[in-house]
Amino acid sequence: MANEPIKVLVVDDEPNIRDLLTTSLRFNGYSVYAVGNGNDAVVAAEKGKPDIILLDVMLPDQSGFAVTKKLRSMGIDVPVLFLTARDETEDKVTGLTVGGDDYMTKPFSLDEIMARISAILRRTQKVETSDSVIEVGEISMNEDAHEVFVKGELVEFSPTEYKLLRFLMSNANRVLTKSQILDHVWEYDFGGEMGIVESYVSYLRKKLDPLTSEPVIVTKRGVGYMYKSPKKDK
Amino acid sequence: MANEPIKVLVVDDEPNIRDLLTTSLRFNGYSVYAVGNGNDAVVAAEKGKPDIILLDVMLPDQSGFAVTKKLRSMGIDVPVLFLTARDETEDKVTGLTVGGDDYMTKPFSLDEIMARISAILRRTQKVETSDSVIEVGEISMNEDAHEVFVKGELVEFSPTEYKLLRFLMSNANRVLTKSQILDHVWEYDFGGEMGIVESYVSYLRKKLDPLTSEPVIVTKRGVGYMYKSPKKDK
DNA sequence: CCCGACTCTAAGGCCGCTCACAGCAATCTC
DNA sequence: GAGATTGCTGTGAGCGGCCTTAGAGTCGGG
Repeated sequence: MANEPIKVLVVDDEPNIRDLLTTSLRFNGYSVYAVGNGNDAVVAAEKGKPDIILLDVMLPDQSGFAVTKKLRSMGIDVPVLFLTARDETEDKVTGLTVGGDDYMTKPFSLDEIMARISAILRRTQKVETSDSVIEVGEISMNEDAHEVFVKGELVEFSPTEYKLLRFLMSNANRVLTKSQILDHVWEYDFGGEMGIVESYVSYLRKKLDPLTSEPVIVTKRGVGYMYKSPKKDK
Repeated sequence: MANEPIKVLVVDDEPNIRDLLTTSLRFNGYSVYAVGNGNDAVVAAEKGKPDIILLDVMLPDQSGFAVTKKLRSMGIDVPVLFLTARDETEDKVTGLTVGGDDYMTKPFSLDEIMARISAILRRTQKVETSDSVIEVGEISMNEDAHEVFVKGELVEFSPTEYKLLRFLMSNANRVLTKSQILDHVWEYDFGGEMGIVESYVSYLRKKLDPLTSEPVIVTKRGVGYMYKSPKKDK
């Protein structure tokens, strides 16, 4: 697949977030290195030549914006995905989505952040083909338009439903536990119970099953859920 | 697409503006280099042979006009898009647009400046065909005449409405967040809230929906807005 | 100097979304 | 087969995103 692993630089002063991101990114096949402040970020970006930077806006020594500015003035124009607290006024965010850059508010969901990273890399053509369309079995999902087609028919989903379906589809034919789903689809500080996953699986099935020739989401009792496609494995 | 990328020279002494333009232009596929004063501009224009120059009128060492004059006397007649502060009397600028040149007042909106650049390149035939008419679905937009036709019928729009519609149309079938819209359609120093996007979408819909067979601007709740054309995907 | 066009804000109201809960269904254990 | 466990789904409350509209403020033209 990737003969040269894609390099990600994570910049956040909260160790928890840093670990969360680092672990998750590594698991997704990225080469990751993380630092905790702006100065280290500049040095690391210069030496490491990352393909993308996840950059917290609030850093102990300087703002993420300042870091970006410094990098750009050094001729390093790697795309940046900014991380901002939700309550930091949204108008501060103005101007961030100008280039290939994007931003996410904390707390985020892991699946969402992975999707954004893919989107940015796709747009900046760092990664070759990977289309913005996920297609598994009878269902296809257009990431640009946020639209889902079942056998060519458009189906509407709420944001959470959409994220859940995306996560299931991108892990097709692999059982996912409710905990995994909760960790990836919901925000990382979500306090609720796993019953919510059952509810949303139910919502999905109600919309999908009438249209597919056979149920696409199967329950592995005592284990979790799996998106099943008739596609031959191996 | 472009085997020879179009080269843009950016001349502005404010680093913020320079970064903003550089980033945005690069993202739009231009090859960009930027300098901060008039002397460097002359040198860079001579050596780099840009296809267009974005030139601030107020520079630390000399005026943008002087730079242009110098270039023209050297036989370099690359088109120039001047950038002037709004309060600098407009009559100073009069007469600038005689050639292929044009000017914009600061603060500008990114979408607007990209449109102007396209227009200039189109006129000076640096770029082959790219028509001045955007046509998506039942709506067509003539950039030269600033006219919008819905099913052949002319519809009037205010400047902001027009820019918003243009941005939506040129990103048809792709969801745009309110932040993206704000960053591209409104002036870069706009301090207001994103509610204004909602208002203007409402204005557009009020004018468009009675004329189209189905709503053209769809809301993706929790995500953003999308201009939808019935064009077949795939 | 008044009028109209335009931009932007703010407020009210609607409605979809999220989530918890509770009762029912399916499945497992013994 | 009975009880226990796990999963499914309908109901509904609360919230927050979104839409619309009225109105203040600005600018330019007649």
